[in-house]
Amino acid sequence: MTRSVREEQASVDSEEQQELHSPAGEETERGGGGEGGGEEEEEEDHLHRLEDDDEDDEEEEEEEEEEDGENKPKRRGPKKKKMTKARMQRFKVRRMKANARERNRMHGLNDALESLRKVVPCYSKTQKLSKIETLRLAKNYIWALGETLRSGKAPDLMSFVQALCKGLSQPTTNLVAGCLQLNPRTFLPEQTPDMPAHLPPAGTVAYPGHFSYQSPGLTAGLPSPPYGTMEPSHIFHQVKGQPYGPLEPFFDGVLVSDGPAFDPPLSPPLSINGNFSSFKHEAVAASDYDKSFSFSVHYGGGGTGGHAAIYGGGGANPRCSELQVDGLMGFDGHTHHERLMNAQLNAIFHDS
DNA sequence: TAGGCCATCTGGTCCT
DNA sequence: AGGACCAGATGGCCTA
Repeated sequence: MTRSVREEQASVDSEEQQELHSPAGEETERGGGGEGGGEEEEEEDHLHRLEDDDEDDEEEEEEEEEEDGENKPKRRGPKKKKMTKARMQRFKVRRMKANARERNRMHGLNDALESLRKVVPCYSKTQKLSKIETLRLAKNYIWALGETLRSGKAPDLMSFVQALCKGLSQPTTNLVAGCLQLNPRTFLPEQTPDMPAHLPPAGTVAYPGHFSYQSPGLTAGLPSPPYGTMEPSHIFHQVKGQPYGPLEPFFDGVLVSDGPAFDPPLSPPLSINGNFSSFKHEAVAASDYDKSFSFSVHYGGGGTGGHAAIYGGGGANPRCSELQVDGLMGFDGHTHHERLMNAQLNAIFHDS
């Protein structure tokens, strides 16, 4: 079950819920469902009608409030006006307007959050990060990028992922790891005897180790849920004509094919260059990638396609529990996109 | 079934 | 007065 589907359902549900809870719910006219301007227009019309009715009833309004009697102490402050029919109508209108504004406000907030999801690592249309996880990941991402800029060195992949995953939930950690084709065992602090702690290679940035997330599932060998995969555009971000970023040297050796055009990226690459990365535009034969790059990223395949299983399988197979940054991997069956992604990752995380 | 996540409603507060 | 913002409450859906 994907979150997007759930959201659609929630949208429908919330419409029904609104009808139930709205003070003027029984009077609210709503279409068959679905969001759109038409529905909002209907609501507007309804509000206007209520306002008109309100004005018609103005004469009935009473300003004086009846005394509660001798039993209750007199209240200070402005007297509470009696809820006449007209006043009730005004109240309903006000509430409906406020509700509509609040809905719009929250929609705007959600839109902004969706935008954030797209510029944060591991964006997936099918496996959306929750709001809180999106914010956490964004914070970590910014922090990691900042650390990289401060140090001016290529980051160690492991440390980078650790930084990204700090404080994230297990599923999100899985997601991030899956996006980078890592086994969380390799970068989570929970070390096993046959799983030595990762040491960043010389010349790379090791983020301060404060990764605190402890996942019981890591040792329990939980099955790999259908966590999302990284969009190709997320890793590879081809921005023609943009000036190179401050870390341009990382891409000095990276050549980009002028093959089929890429779809507009939904999010920037998961790279220390992030939004300011760029590539040179010279073409290179695809076969050259096969010889040159050693980092392999599988994406879009889910749990069964490549060795994308994050939990479970890795423990049984030592090969799967190791980060294969330096291990040569074949590109048989890989798409052009994959090769380019591999190229970028190699450029980022290889010793330069 | 509990817990997580979500959208919405609602009343309070602050600001213009 | 009205709008923006906030936080609590509520109820629905989904998953483990």
